[in-house]
Amino acid sequence: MKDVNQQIDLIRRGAVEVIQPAELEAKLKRALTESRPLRVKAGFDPTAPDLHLGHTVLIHKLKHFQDLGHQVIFLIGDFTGMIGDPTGVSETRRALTKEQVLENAKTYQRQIFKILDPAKTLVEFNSRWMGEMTAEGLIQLAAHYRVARMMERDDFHKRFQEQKPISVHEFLYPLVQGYDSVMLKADVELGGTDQKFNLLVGRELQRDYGQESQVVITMPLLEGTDGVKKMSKSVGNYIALEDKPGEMFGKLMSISDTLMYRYYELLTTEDLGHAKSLHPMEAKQTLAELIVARYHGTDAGKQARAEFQQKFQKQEFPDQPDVRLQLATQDLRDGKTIGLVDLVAKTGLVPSKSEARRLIIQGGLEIDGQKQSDANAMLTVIEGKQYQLKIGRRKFAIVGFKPDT
RNA sequence: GGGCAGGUACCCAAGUGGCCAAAGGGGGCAGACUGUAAAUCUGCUGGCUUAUGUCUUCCAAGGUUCGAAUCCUUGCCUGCCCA
Repeated sequence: MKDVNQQIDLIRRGAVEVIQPAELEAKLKRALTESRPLRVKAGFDPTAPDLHLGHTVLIHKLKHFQDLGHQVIFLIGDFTGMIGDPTGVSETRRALTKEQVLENAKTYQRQIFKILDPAKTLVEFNSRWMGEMTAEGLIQLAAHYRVARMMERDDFHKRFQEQKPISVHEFLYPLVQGYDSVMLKADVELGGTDQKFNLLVGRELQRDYGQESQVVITMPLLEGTDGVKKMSKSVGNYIALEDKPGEMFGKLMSISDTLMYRYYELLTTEDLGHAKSLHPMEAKQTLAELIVARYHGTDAGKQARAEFQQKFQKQEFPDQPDVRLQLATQDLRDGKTIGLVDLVAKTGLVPSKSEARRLIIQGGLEIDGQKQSDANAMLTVIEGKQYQLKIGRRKFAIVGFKPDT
């Protein structure tokens, strides 16, 4: 194990806040002298097994602790996830079955172990202790915290002020999360800055239960592809770890330059100064390739980049279209023509015929490189010929025709 | 338990009997511009058909009316105040 100051340097890298630094130092010192690794916890919701880059900020921090020789605990909040997410404004979440939770847990592991070392990671479920807790136990737990303190939490406070609903069970969330720390005897808990309140509840509960309080480390929230809101699935501004290479690359290329440097900072170990010295276009492609390569392999990264250049920089038709469509006689009028609107709609790349019509009128359709903006036009389809359709900015389809026999 | 204010399209939010498929903003999509971006500008943004047509929408179910998102009744949901 490295000496304490070196450890602290790595731990603090990228972190927003450490509460309390002195406690962290003391814990690290003790860990060293007693050769007892710290227990480092981070919790995740089991209902969103689609990990995205936003989550990896935290997972990378776990990785740092792991590399320093500490015990990393990946906690799956299957019990808390069952009750519902407090930040979800109106959605009631349906309870997951045990099978679903286990299934999601597997998906989690497949994804996080691209970063963490499976052999050194302890995966826990909070239903292990919460599932057995009686109503009486829950009452006792609830007795450890006051409503006024609860209302200090930013989003509760805000919603209260704005006369928006707050359900009672939402109060249980921070409590259970804090209790997890008690049960796990956590020395450190990691979370996003939005988790700060919940993390602090853990400190207080541990103290109440006669334990030493955990150190809380908050990490910045990664902005999503829109560059403003935090990355999340519900907003739709996310890049999932299991996005296809091409898709992942494309999403990364469409972020703003400002955001690009942010991603460099939080998602890579690259030297920031160097990244900034590159042409932004070059820097962005490098970033995209780097990230695709991490989750899909080096080759996939290279290929995604090459394909991107072909598709967008050189404006060539990609080797792999999004859709291949084979028309049959019944799709055609008189067995030889088809309206452009119908044609576009049939690719399924557009949600409705009206949408297809709009798109065409607005100049969003190209057939074999020719812009087609007459929505009422018909295409005479020749058997055996492959038509290349460019639909909108980034959708491609190849259409062929084979008459019925 | 009583009183009050609300529930509108993906989100926020106007509209309080016909001119409402429903203002405005956000988001999304398309075009121009570019570095495929971002920012900016323009257009579009319920479905079907492509016509100046039709169908389904304004929490739900009934009702009044020639006609309702708009009025009435009941129910469900949310917030506030009082108990």
